[in-house]
Amino acid sequence: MDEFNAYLKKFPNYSPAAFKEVVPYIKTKELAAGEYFLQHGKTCKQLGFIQEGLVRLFYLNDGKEVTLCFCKEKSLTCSFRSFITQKESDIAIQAIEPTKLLVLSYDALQQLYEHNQFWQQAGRIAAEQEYIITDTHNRFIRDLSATEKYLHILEKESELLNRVPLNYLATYLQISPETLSRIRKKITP
Amino acid sequence: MDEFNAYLKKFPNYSPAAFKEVVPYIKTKELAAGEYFLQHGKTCKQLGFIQEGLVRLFYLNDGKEVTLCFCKEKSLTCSFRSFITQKESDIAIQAIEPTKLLVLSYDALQQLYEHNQFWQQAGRIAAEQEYIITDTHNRFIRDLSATEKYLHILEKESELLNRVPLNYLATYLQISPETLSRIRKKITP
DNA sequence: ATCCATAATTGACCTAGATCAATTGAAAAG
DNA sequence: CTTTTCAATTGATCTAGGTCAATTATGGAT
Repeated sequence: MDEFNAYLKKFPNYSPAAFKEVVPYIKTKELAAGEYFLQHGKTCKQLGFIQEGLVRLFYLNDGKEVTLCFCKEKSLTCSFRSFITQKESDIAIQAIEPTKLLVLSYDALQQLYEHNQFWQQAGRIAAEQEYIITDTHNRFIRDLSATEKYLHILEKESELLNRVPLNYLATYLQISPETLSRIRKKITP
Repeated sequence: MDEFNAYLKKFPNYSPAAFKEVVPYIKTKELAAGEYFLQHGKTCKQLGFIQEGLVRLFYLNDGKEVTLCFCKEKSLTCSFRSFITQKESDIAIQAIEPTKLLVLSYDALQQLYEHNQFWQQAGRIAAEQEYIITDTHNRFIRDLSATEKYLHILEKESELLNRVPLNYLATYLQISPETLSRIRKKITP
């Protein structure tokens, strides 16, 4: 719970009262590796804050998995589009490691938005951040070659290499596992 | 001005008072075709509402133009990342047609956010919408073949074909002008 | 109308990365 | 320890779309 409080402190106009207000709405959830926080086709009714563990967000394009992001401890996770619109999600969220979450329902969050200026503002800022993160990843996927993408991971997100199997990493980089394997061979012979 | 008021009415908790509050901050701007609303490397300090005309957002990747979107009348335009962060934009905004805009400064918007719950909420919802629009476009670019992308434009955004030169359309679809030309030939022989 | 500049098309060729098909490796279950 | 299963690697081949170079349209200016 302390981690979530620390997370909230980073938003402007934070006050302990704002944290107190959310506490009664919070539940917890645990997932084993491989279990789903959200299934394809379901509506994302819960916002998750990861206390421990690692999940991935992915969808299927023409039968092939595309991993959009990995979310680790001390960050939020949800299918943002489905959560916003409260419509069915084509994105699933699956635990890669055993994962402990705090969860806040969509309805609870709307309550907070209505009654509290801090939460309304935090919602706006979180949406803006989500935009920037997604946009950054999309540019990364679009504009770099397969090798450049892998080198970027090596330099900036090398933690992933320890925590994520290579076939998932390949779907994250939008390259085939074979290509990833060949790049790795070339770079670390 | 009426169009902008109509635009605002679509947000929840709209009131004429909320519109009155923004009016004093609004300025107008006109661009000839080819002129820039925002140059590469400048910070986006203005949010634009297009009354008339059409602009495109684009950046340069390795010397090649990538068009992210076209914005037409009755919609907002800005380099969202630069506007949010108030840092330099690598995206430029250029008028394709002669364009008339209403503009609202970043500072004015922050004032509105502070003093008014409607504007804070509208800001959140606009950020959420921007996320969805961008995400939809990115999926479109990533997951479809060159031909599928063109067919989609034909069916869903055929207006673009009349208003946008084909070489810009190609950079929007992330394909070369030559490929676009060949696809068009194949489809409409 | 004629000229010019830019947009669009066409043809020939190339390449990054995908796909398909084995093979090898490594870790979990008995 | 051995078996099973799934992850990773390797080799051979294929292909969508890019690149380069040349024409051909097309719409403004003169």
